[in-house]
Amino acid sequence: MIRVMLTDDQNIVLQGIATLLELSEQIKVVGRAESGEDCLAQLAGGLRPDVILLDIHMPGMKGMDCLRAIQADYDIPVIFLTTFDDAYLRRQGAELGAKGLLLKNIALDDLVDAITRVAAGANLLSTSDLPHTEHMTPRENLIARALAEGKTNKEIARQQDLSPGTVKNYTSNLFSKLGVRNRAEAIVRLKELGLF
Amino acid sequence: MIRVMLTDDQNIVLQGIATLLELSEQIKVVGRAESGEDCLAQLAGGLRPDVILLDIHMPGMKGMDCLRAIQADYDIPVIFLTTFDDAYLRRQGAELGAKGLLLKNIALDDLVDAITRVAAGANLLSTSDLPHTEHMTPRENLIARALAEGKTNKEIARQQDLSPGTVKNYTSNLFSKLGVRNRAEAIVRLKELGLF
DNA sequence: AGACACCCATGACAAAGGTCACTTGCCAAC
DNA sequence: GTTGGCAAGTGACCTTTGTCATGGGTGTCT
Repeated sequence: MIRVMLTDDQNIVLQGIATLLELSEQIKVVGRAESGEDCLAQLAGGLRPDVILLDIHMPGMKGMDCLRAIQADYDIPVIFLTTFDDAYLRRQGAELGAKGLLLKNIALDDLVDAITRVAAGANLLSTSDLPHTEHMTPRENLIARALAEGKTNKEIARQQDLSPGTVKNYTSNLFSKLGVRNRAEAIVRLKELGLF
Repeated sequence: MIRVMLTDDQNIVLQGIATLLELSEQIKVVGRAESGEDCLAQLAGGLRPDVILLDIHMPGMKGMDCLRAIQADYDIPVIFLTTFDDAYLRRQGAELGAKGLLLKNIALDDLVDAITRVAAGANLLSTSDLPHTEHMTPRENLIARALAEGKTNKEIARQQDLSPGTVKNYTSNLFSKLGVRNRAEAIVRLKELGLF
């Protein structure tokens, strides 16, 4: 019996997936969190699932942030759940140590299968066969977050105590890393990825 | 027994909610669609549920578009499912004739309750008590859609055979209706609303 | 020490975005 | 049949955005 923890901000989705998973004989849902923060709190409270299923796109703490925090303190394999597949997410997830990335429109059987394999120690998200996508530096990450909130360069500069020109350089770099032409496309892309 | 049709692009969510709903004694899920187009196709094929649950935010045809199409050809009450509550969505939905707007983190009991009441003829989304939010003209709608895809004014102008100056006027109007200052914020807002 | 990656900054320039005032044409309501 | 609203357009004007070249500073790894 594999003990699974679920994290998803949408209650109905959370309960739905939990109900589905419990229909299978091999899985027991031992934890249900409604946010990244909630997930960490339950782990801090002593909960020790065999596998954690983590939604990438949540208000507040994002899946990637939560994964980082989990990796820092525990040795529990994490599988991401997301709406859109994407090379960028796969690489980002793989580099942070996620063991799998599954689409929300996966069939139940495949989901159970993936959980079983990861619980047994498999890594479904190896970096080796992934196409190269440049990843963001910490600073770029901050800039990207502000960008994804619709902030102007001037505002970002004030907020992060940089000169406006410097911010322009960062956003410009971001655009090429994301493969987009301008701020508008960057926002669309970042939202699409569910990163912010 | 209330016959419900579900439409959601995420299979696992679709199956999850369906499983949950069927746990209640009063509801039977008679249709499951993975897109707005699929939903319309099943209706065209003769399916006649008592109530339709419709996700707002889907790739391809959006919930609002699908509602319009349903309203045009059938007399079946529609309830929206969405991630974020929002005055703008409520009004838009109400004006198009939706009978309810529910959050995806609603508790199961409340969901069943809402479905039951709407099936009995109730309208949970009356325009009367809503705050006024300006709604978009058809043309603004087209512009907003292109905007939300990250297109530049010039591209929109070409695409819709307008002059670039005119597009600027439309986007500018849109910004004030949406209560935002610029294109970046507009995109964030539109994504937030799940409109595009 | 040298190479490298990251971080920060500047200035110049071109392109895109945004606001405003004003005009035209259409249609519908009074 | 005039009034008024709305879609569409124009041009002027200013701000913001994006690119590029270029410069320094730090820390790390070999």
